[in-house]
Amino acid sequence: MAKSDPTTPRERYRTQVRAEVMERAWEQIATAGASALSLNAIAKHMGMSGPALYRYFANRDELITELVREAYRDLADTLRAAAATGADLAGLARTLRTWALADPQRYLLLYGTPVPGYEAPEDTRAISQEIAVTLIDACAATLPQGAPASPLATHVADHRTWAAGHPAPPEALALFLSLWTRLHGVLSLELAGHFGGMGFDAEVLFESELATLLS
Amino acid sequence: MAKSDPTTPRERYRTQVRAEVMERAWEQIATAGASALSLNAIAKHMGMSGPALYRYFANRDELITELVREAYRDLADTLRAAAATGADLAGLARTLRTWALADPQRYLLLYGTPVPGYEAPEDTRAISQEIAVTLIDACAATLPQGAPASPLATHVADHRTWAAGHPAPPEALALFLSLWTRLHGVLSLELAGHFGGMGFDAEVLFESELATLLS
DNA sequence: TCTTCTTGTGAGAAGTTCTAACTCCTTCGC
DNA sequence: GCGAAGGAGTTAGAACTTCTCACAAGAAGA
Repeated sequence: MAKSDPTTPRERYRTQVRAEVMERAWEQIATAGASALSLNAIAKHMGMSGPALYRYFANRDELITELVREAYRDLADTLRAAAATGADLAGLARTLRTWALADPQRYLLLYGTPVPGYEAPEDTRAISQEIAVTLIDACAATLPQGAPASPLATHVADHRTWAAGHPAPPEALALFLSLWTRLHGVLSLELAGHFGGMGFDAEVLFESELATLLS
Repeated sequence: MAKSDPTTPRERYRTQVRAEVMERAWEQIATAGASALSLNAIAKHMGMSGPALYRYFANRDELITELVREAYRDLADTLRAAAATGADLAGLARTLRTWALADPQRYLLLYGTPVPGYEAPEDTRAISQEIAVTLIDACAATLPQGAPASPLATHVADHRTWAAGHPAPPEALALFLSLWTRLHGVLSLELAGHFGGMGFDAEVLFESELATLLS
């Protein structure tokens, strides 16, 4: 399996350095949050001096964008792998929770406080859409038969530009929206530490929200 | 109503400068996020030079803590005022949404991504608890009669150290936890812009979540 | 072999937080 | 009223940050 890739040694070196920079960046983010991420500190930690990193990332924002892309990619792959091995909607939800708890700051980098003016690049939005599709598929499969024609479903039926290419019925889309927001509600508060000191188990709340959603 | 307060002119001046600093800080936060808040820029904007602000706030963190306290205080007062004028649980929920939409970054400063090591000071946690009590009261009042003994309620019945002093039944506490996480789920994703471009109305989702919670 | 392209370097500008020393003015006690 | 004390503002400066630029050194291709 060697020598089959057409990359030059230089290109391999370049991608390897980029990977190491991103690894160090994840460590910094995990311990001090994304706002404390410092290109300079990463460079010194890697044994090279300051501006050298700008050969690999145009600026701090590009590094962060790359980290966001990597996180989205990883989450999308994790969910898809779970779905491929037969996980139902509840299984996907628990997979999401496990993924989030594994690195809270990584989850919050994707779904936490954004910078006001920030516009996500097109490809990361595509991956985000990929995640949505995986969940919508599971929603369509788990849909309870007695659909009570909720107001949300009728509204979504008329406003489904975001799922224009997906064959799922509006009830599945409505279920997806409820699922997404409820799971994110639990995870966001849990990861931010707002349940700390309250004494109850966030997992019970998570399972409760999940159960009421599937009944 | 003048001259009745025992404050010296100096104290009045001091509190007035602090208030103006915090006002400028809110402007910065609203337009560029909390991470872009700069004491230096605020000072220059106020016509005084850099380190002068350190007479009023020990450091950047203390200013942010003060902003957090003010935001919590404002939210608690807003909710209590709504409750006092007869708002039920749905009314309080909509009050919360209005408050959040009025200044997204303010809401996200309280409930968004935290700095990993940050510990909220005791008094802000007390105000946060005050908000919870207002909502729990409304939950207890709106409780549907047919309590189906949810697993969450039974768990909370055994783990209610956070509401030890409150007479609400565990079903009300369970309802509060569901309410809190669901409303936060919608608001957080909406304010972070994750619904942008999807084409549906977040308010419909908000009302849907609220309706399923009260049925 | 020679040229070109890439990588890393140090210098340095502009920004940040925050400390220290020094004025200046208000306030308080006598 | 007068002098001491304390608060508020100043500039200087250290230690950071991001990021640009000009230059040196190496690897890759002609």
